[in-house]
Amino acid sequence: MARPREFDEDEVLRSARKQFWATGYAGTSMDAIAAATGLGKGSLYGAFGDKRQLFLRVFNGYCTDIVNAVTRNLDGPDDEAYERLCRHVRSVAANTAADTTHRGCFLAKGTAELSEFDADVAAGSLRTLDILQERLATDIRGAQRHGDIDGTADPDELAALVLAVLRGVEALGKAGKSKEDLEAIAESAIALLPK
Amino acid sequence: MARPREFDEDEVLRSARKQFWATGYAGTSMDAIAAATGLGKGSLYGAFGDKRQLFLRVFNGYCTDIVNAVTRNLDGPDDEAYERLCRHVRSVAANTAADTTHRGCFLAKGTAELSEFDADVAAGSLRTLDILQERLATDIRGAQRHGDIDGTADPDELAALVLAVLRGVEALGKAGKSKEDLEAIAESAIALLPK
DNA sequence: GTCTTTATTGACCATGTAGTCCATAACCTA
DNA sequence: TAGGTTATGGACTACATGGTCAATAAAGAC
Repeated sequence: MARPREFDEDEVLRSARKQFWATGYAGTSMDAIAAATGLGKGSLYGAFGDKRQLFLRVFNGYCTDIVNAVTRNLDGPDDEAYERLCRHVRSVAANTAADTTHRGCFLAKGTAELSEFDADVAAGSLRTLDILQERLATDIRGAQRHGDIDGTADPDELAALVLAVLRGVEALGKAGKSKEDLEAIAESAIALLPK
Repeated sequence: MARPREFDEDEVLRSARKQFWATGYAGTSMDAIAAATGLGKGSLYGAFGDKRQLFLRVFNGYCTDIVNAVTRNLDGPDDEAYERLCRHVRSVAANTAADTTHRGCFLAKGTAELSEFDADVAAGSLRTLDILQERLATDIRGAQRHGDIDGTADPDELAALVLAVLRGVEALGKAGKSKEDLEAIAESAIALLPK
């Protein structure tokens, strides 16, 4: 049998994520990744292929994590669906505002840098946003069944609008908009939902 | 007297913008800029300093252009303020959808890549968004005076929300959301404005 | 203990990078 | 026409970059 790996793959991917997140794809050297993870370059290339494949692993892992987190936030019974939605919108604004170093969302950063010329990044980011929108739509349908949101509204269109607001909040937070502004946006969005 | 420049500065900045827009800051080499602009590297460095200074010129120029375009879109008499707002929201969605190569917004891309570690980029992008929000607020105040938008609503908060939706539309478009989705978001946002 | 297989390390390579330098060119003034 | 000044082009430098390679190490199978 073969020699076993000395590193934990998830741990390496976490370090690599931190690095790509901070300095982007083009701005991150494999030497920097090697330093951040503590691996030699041979191990790095042996385990993950090349720079692009490693980035895709990291990027897709991040997408999975977001989807899981949002699913956890929005999953539950109909009678609390509206409350979950409000809480989620508020928590995105609060988390964005709490990110005082403005590192932002890695999905947004990776998409901005690469989606135009990398079909895999583009597909991953679209897929992720579609799933997020579907989670929102499912929750909204629950709130409609319970009578907390206007039952005549199209839940998919409402979900798309909420998703747009949430991505907008992230974009504005990245640019440095104040905590008060971001939280006011969240409140306005909630207030305008059709009851 | 000295030898005059053989290039048009605005033209060079336009070419450099195209290049930085496509491949980002870190992903763009000065050789690529030289090739794109047709300038020798000596002229490039002589005229613009170094890579970062050139990027800032390009970035700030783009910000100015956006502000001017939005100001043109939203400026006018009160009795058409609401219509201008709707048209603007629809045109952002339509333009984003029409960008089939998903090059997106250079302000968003530059901010995503650099604002965390470059104070000048951060300041430029925040300033730009604040001005855009103010243009929206001014228009909304006009629509309120004319009775097309609920006069009890806070125009600044409404403007911030609309700005968030617009930045969200750009983010979703970049990720590949369909024309239909983007236009539906624009319509939903308009429909939910308090009358 | 030997063998097969895979992991590790870091030197190494070819190429790309930001930025400099200098010989030369172009222009205006005197 | 000579001189002062700035622009041009591209060779050049020092270093960073993505990626490879070969020697060595570690583990279980037999």
